[in-house]
Parts: sequence; C-alpha cells; structure tokens
Amino acid sequence: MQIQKEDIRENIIETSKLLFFEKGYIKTKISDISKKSGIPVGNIYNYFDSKDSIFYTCIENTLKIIDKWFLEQEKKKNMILDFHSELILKELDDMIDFIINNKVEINLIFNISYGTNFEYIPEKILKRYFEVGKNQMSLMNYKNNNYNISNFILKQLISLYFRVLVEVTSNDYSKEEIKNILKELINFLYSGSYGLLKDLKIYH
Amino acid sequence: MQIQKEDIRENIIETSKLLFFEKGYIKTKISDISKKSGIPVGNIYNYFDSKDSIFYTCIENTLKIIDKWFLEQEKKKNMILDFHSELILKELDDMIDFIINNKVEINLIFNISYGTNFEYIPEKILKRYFEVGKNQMSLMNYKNNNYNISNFILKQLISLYFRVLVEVTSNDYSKEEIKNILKELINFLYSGSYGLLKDLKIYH
Amino acid sequence: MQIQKEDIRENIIETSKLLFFEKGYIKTKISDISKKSGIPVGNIYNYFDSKDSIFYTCIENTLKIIDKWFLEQEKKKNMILDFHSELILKELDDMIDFIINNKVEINLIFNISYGTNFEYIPEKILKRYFEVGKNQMSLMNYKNNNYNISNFILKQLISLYFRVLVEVTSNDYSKEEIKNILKELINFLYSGSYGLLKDLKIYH
Amino acid sequence: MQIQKEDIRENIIETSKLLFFEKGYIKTKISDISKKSGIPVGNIYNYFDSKDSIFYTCIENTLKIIDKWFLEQEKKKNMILDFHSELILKELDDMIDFIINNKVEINLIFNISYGTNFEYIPEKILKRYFEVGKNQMSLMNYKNNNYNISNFILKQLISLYFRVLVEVTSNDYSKEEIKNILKELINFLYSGSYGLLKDLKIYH
DNA sequence: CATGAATGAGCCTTCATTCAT
DNA sequence: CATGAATGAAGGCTCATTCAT
Repeated sequence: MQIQKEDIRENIIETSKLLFFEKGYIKTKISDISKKSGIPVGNIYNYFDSKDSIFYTCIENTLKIIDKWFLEQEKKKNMILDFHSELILKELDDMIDFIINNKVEINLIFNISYGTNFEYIPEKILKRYFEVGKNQMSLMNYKNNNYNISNFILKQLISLYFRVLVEVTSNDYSKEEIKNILKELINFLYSGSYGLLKDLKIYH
Repeated sequence: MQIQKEDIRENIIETSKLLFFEKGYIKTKISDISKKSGIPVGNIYNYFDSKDSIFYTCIENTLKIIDKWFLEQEKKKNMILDFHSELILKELDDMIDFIINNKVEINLIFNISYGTNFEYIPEKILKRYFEVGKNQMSLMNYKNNNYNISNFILKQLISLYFRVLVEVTSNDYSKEEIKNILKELINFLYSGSYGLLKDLKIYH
Repeated sequence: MQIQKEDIRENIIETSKLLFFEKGYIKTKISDISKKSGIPVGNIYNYFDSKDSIFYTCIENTLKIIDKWFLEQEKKKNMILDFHSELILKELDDMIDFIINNKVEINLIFNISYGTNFEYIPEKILKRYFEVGKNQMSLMNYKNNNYNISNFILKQLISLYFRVLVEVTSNDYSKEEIKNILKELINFLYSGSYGLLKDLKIYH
Repeated sequence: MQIQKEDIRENIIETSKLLFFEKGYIKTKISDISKKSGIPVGNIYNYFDSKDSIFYTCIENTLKIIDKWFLEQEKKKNMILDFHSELILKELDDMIDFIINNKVEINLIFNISYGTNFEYIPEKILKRYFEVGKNQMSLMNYKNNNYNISNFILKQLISLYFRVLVEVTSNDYSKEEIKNILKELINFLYSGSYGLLKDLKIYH
C-alpha cells in the first residue's frame, strides 16, 4: 500500500518557503519548486490543490499560533502589563522561541503575500494587535490619565514591533542576540511611550 | 508640440503611479495604464523603453531629492542635532512638504518595487540613512558616553521613520495633522532613545 | 489607426466552425485554430475572451434566427397548419434557405456542444418546439378528437425533424434535393401522424 | 479467487458505464471511476489496458448481440415483414427485452462515443441496418411497385428508430410503457411509409 | 508620432498511464 | 495482484513588447 509521504509534503513546503522567501510569491514558479525539490510538477498537485494553497500551508501553523496568542490576550484584558514581572519575562522568552522557530513564515505573512489570496492577513493581524494595545493604553490611563498616544503612532509602533520580529528573523542571530534585541526594543518602546506623557513632550 | 509630448509623458507617469500604488507593479498591466490614461499601448513605448523604465521614472525625482538630502547631511556631518533649534524645525517643515508632495512616490519606492529591477533601492536608502544616524549617535556619545543603541534597533528606527512617512501620506491627513504626527513621532523616538541610556534600562 | 479586422474575426470563426465540426469542441485546440487560420494564439484572444466564447459566436446568429422563428410561431398560435397553403410552402422555402445557409452551425448546436457551456441549448430548443407541436396537436383535436399522439413520440418526431435538418446539411445536396427530402419528410410525418388516429392503428 | 477477479472487472465496467452515461467519455476521469468503484487506479490498469478499452468493454456485449441480430436478418433476407404475424410480435418482445437490458450500453454506443476510438461504430450500425431496410423495401416493391422512399429518409427513419430505443431507455419507463411506445412508433413508421406511396403524397 | 493589433514564450493546472512498494 | 503516488506532456490563457499602417 502506497501512502502520501509526509516527507514529500514537507519537502514541498520547505522548498516553497525558501523560494517564496527568496523571490516572492509571484516570481516563484511551480516549476521552480518542482526543480528545487526534485518532485515532479504533477506530483506536487497530488499534495496541494494550487499554488495558493501551498502558500497558505506555509503560513498556516504560524497563523494558528498567532491566533492562539490573541485569544490569550483576550483573557488578560484587564491586567496591566508590568514589564518587570516574571510573567512578562516568561512571555518574552516564549515569544523569542516562537520567532526563532517561525522566521521564514513570519516573513511570508508580513512581506511576501503579494499576489496571493492572503494579502489581507497582515492588516488583519495588525488591527487585532492594535485593539490589544489600545486596551492596554486605556488601562494605563485609568491610573495616570495624562497618558496620551495617537492611534496613528500606536499603529505604527505595533507595525514596528512586527517589523522587528520579521527583521530579527531574516538574519542569523543567535537566540541570545535576539533576546537582547527584543529587550532593547521593549525598553525603547516603553520609554518612548513614557516620553509622550503630556508634560514631558519636546514639541508642543 | 514639445509641450504636448511632455504632457503625454507626464500623463503616462501620473497614471502609472496611481495604478502601481493601487495594485502593485506586477498586477498593473501596460494595457491598464493605456486604458486609464487614454494613451495607446504602442505610444507608451514611444516614450518609455519598458514597464520597468516607467516605474523608474515614477520614482526618479523623489530619489534625486532623497539623494540631495543625503549630500547635505554629509556636509553637516559634525553637527549635533538639537531638536529645539530653529534649523531642525525648519528642516522638519521642509520634510513634511517633501512628504506631502511625494506621497505616492515614497510608497512606490518602499512598498511597491517588487517585480522591478529596483527592489534593492529601499535597502540602499536605509543603509545610507543608517550611516547618518550612526554618525549622529557617535557624536552624541562623544559628549555622553553612556549612550548606547544597537545597530539593529537603529536600523529599525530609521525604517520606522520612513514607514511613518509612507503611512502618513497614504491617508488623507491635512498638513497640520501630518505635522502633529511627525512631532509625536520625534518625541517618541527622542525619549525612546533616551530610555536606552545604560542606567535607565528596564531590562538588563 | 489600426482596427480589429472583421476578416480576422471572420477567419477565426470560420476556421473554428470547420474544426469544431470535424473534430468536436474538446478535441479542437486553440493552437489548432491558430495553426489552421494562421492567426497567432495571442491574437485570437484579442478577438475572443475564451474558447467557449468562440464557440458561442459560431452559433450565435443561427440561435437568433431560431429564436425569431419561435416568436413568429407564438403569434400564429391559433392557426391550424394547412400543408397545402401558400403560406406553408413559402415557409418551407425559407426554412430550406435557412438550413442551407446554416449547415455547420446547426450541426454545432445539436451535435457538437459537448464540453461547452452550451450543452443545454439543444434540449431547450426541442422543448420549445415541442410546445409548438403540442399546441398544434390540441388545435387539431379541437376539430377531430380521436387524434392522439403521445408526448414521447411527439418529442421524438421533433427530434427527428431537427436531426434531418442536421443531416441534410452535412452532405452536399443541392437546394432542389434538399427541398425534395424535406417534402418527403413532411409527407411522412403527416401520414404517420394520421396513422395514429385511434381507429387506424395496427397494434392495439 | 477467479470469481473475485471477475467481480472487480465487473465493478469497473458497471461503474464506468454509469459515469460515461452521466458525464460523457472525456469528462469521466479514471480517478472518478476509481473513486466511485473503490478500486485503486493502478488496479484498474491490471484489468484494462486503457480508458479506451474500458469503454469498449462497456459496449462489447451489446455490440455482439446487435451483430448476431444482423446475421439473423441476413438469413431472413427474402421474407416480407408482416407486422401482424406472430413472428414479428415475438421479435418485438425480444427487442424490448434487449433494450431494457441494454439501456445504458445503447446510449454509450450512439451518444457517448465522442473521444473514443469507436466513434465510427454508430455510423456502421446504421449503414448495416439501412441495408436491411433497403432490402425489405425492395421486397415490398416487388409486390407493389409504387412504393417509394428515398435513401436519405430511410436512413433517417432507421436513425429515429435507434434514437427512440435510446430515449425510451433513458427514462424510467416500465416494460409495459416501453411496449406501448414502441407499438406507437411502429404504427407511426408503418403508416408514415404508407403515406409515401406515390399517389397519396401531399406534396408532389 | 499615433494606433492597437500581432506575436509567442511562459505560466498554472490536468490527467492518462506507469511504477515502486 | 493491490495500492496510490509519480510522471510529464499538453492545454487554455496572459501580457510585455513589437510592428505594420
């Protein structure tokens, strides 16, 4: 009895990830994937319905993890983030692991979706994350109501955050380096936001 | 007659800018440009050698201005930026004008170059801008040597800056609003950077 | 100024008609049409959206004439056909001309639509013609109520009629020969129907 | 074991018949047959050389019966058909049984052969049947020499006959209904032919 | 120069048949 | 024999670019 081999499926996906990552979706031809993976064109279509579904499978797991993360944030809706807490430190570690393990996929989602049916996804994620950030802001204002940051800048900072995630994964940094970079980023974001307190602004 | 020809050339470029901006480079067909501009396909090729050269012409002027700006920065190599100085304020105003007048083009350069021969340009600009920032940092360190920011984060902040430029121009903000946003951004960047001073860090 | 040439359009259609007629729709490749007509594949698609629309254009005019004929029948709803009348004789002549001028097209409609989006058309035409025949039957019954023919056989006779039209056009008969054949057919159908009168049947 | 193999062969054929009948030969994929029958694609090719040979096997038996019938007609070459004779009535019953038992196959032969190597068969059968009919006509003329029917119409009537056979089996008629329809048809053909006697014609 | 049809290489996808297990 | 994955030659259609008028 012959079965669809998980390693072939894996081969197609891993090859596709690399090619999409290198050349983008549109410029990656099915025949490229076939040549590089050694799997004949026709057989690729035994494992996937279309080029688009190959792309989706490339990012599927990562999307699910992101989704789960959002659901967890929903639960912690009313907690104020304390950057020194053990919890946050633990989460940061998890986040770094996630990023390291999903380097290419994060890139595909945020940089390479042009030409696919999933171009809308980055925007959707950013919006959702924006709501999380927005909520956090209002909690902080509850205690200290001179806190003030425009939606526009908030959105940009979130975008920056994801962009850093993408970038930090495009290079061959060690886990330690990545950790340092993210810590630095968080320090930056934290004090940057602090600087937007009304009475500390440089420009008025 | 010369004027009429210039009109056609201009028409092609303006139409192309809008279409590239809306749909991206690859998904914009020459026939789309022809249809929207009213200029027959064949005649477009009397003015431009290729789709690629149309794209390049779309961003050419903006690239030149950016280039000029870099040359000016070279001259001010040894001056420390003072965010409260008249000079900086004047420059900010100029920058905002530049951005408003080059909304679409900036977007094309940083977001839409996929599929063209100019995909490398955003990276080149960022690197160059990075050198400017790097130099500024070292000047500041000369006075205050506990200042410290990693290359990675510096690059990201520059990227953020450009990204904000792009975003702020993708929406229909008034000049005043744009000014406020950029001020907020500068406040943020300034105090964020300040937070990276060694002895102020949250995480160590 | 260059314009789409009617002769090229005509060439594509005429070539397609012949190839569809010879080999059927599915076995006729766009490249076959291209080769036989001398028109490059790409240019065919300047004139038609798809293989299917080429097929439709092949039968379009003939369908319209058939449609018009049905509308005329609607008007004559309450007239009993008299096979000796001048009117019918005139109509027969018209019908023959129509058939001679639409040989291939009639074949395409009734024989060659497999694989197109127009497979349903022959059935539709037969049903419509069936209603016309049904109506005529009921008029005749009004005068002579022992007249009786089953829906099944009526449908078959109509089908036969169209089939004769198709066949008579697949060969190189002269107008005179076609006329004789159709007259013979009508004689046959007439007396055959007469034979179904209740009291004349062979089998009971 | 031998029995089991025969079962598989039978299963493939029966499944193929239904699918060919529903969707036509070309639109029926080997994988469709595999899915519906539950027999793996590879194993189908253990029993048949090609899709074409599957089709041929579908119609093989029916073709043989038709062939046998022709051979019998050869023997009765000089007998005039008497529609009231016991013999004919017996034959009609046999014919109906044959049709009922070969519904799908007759359809495959006359309607579904497009795309196979057996497209020529319907024509061959009609021609052969035509010779039988022709011979019968000349026998009848021997007794009554004003009998006259053109080759063309004769061929069409034969075609009609087969077509009715096909149609009558495409629906879910009971044996009794089928019998009635065929009787009606024979009445029709008989009196229709009678109407072609020279001196009874409507048109001259 | 203006016009838009002509050109054809190339892409995604299909599917009968083969073949390794 | 049984299984279903492997194979690869087409087919319909696209579109940047060229070219005849």
